[in-house]
Amino acid sequence: MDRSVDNSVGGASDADPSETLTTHLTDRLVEAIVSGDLSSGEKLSEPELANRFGTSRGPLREALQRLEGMRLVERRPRQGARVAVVGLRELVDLYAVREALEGMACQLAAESMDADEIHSLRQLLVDHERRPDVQADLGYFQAEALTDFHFRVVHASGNPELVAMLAGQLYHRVRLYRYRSSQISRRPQRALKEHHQILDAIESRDGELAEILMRRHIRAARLSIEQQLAVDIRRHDPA
Amino acid sequence: MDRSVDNSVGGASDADPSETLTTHLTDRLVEAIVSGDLSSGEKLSEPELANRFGTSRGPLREALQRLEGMRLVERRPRQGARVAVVGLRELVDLYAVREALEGMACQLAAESMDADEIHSLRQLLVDHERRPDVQADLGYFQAEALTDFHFRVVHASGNPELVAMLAGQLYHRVRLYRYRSSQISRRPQRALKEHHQILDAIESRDGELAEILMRRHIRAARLSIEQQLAVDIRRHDPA
DNA sequence: AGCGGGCGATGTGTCGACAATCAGTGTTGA
DNA sequence: TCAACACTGATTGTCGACACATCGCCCGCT
Repeated sequence: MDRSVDNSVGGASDADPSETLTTHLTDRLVEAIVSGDLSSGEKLSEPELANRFGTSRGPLREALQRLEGMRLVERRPRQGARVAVVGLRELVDLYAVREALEGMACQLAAESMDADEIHSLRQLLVDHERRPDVQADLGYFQAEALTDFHFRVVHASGNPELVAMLAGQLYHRVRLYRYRSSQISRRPQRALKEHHQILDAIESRDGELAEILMRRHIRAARLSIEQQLAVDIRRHDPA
Repeated sequence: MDRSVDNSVGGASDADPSETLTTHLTDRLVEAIVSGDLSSGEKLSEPELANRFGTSRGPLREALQRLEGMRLVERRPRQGARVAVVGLRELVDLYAVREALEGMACQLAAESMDADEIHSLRQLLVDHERRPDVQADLGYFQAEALTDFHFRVVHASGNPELVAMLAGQLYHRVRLYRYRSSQISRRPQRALKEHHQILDAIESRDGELAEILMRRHIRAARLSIEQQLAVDIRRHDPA
């Protein structure tokens, strides 16, 4: 359990001028958290983590502050830091915000996305179609692939503030959800088809339609989550 | 210039268990930044600030990390931290996001705001009407009063993720805008009237109308900003 | 046997110090 | 006179150490 792997951050070539220990630690911790290596609600011991990553507590605490800003960890004054818990309830709220924000992003993208980027995105979707898990309609390949599409649309909105909100906060928090019991938003073929439709709308510069389609796309996922939430409540909260 | 006022954070009674130096420093810095005491783009020297607030650099650096998370300061690896610059261009983007988010908040608030809160909010608006600057239709009393209304509506949405996004990030950044030249969104009487209309819609549980009114309210401000931006560009960028 | 109080150990909050880097300045050469 | 260079001073990034609070455990009391 005490596998203090020597991760002296250096790796290959030391002294990367564009990176500091704090940023490195932040990335590492984010990965460890969303990958489940540090499970939800787990207490984070500063000495242990510092040892694990081969640094002192200084940079680690700074990274923790940043993680708290991303709302991936919660800190209580003299009680330490814990990995944030994102359950179905939080996920519903998150998706509601996503719907509003990505709907807007989609409209903007329809106005300002250039042809090359549209083509590139289309290619991305075609690649996704070929993936075996999609072919089998198996569900959750989302984390990487689905987010990719959304991320690039958001980027194409040309609104840096919007990008910062989504990519700097919301997406991280969404990824924190540990899919327990039955999975959310399965049927990737359906989702992929919707992605194509959204891109079609963007390609024909129909911002209004693009927004409507994106909102419907996300709302479908949210409703699926809400349904799952209702089931869970009925199970754990037998009135 | 080197007025190192002794601000040993304590003030009156020391040792507040719910607060740590870092949180205290964060609040102080936020206030100093939005009040213009630390002007936009200014370089922030860690030793100087630490001295000014009577702490060491440790907590200060943690506070800076948090400020960076709020996007109130920008840090470059070995170059130090600077107060972020929010100009008209950024403000336009910010208001676009605001429109989407607060529109959504308004719709939710119409569904879930309880009668007491509605009454309390109405009273707030009545109080605002009596203020001398509003009576004279002078403009910018926004920072405190206008934000108050919006903040409470957002809170009433009952979506903590949404509240965190707006109150934890966007509002701070909006407040960072230093109103230069002519002011934005003047005519507080007009704004106040719109606030009343929005609250009316919420009171009659008409979420759809409430959202439309809120969006229009914010969009009006954004268009005013865009107009100002066009003027500025024409002035500084004589094609 | 159950519960409250005291005690030890771990952990958090904070500080001062050191090395590496960067900005600014003065100097030297063409 | 201008440009490139080296030097110096200050600043940033990082580390180890100390005081105090908190958590867990053991003991005594009811």
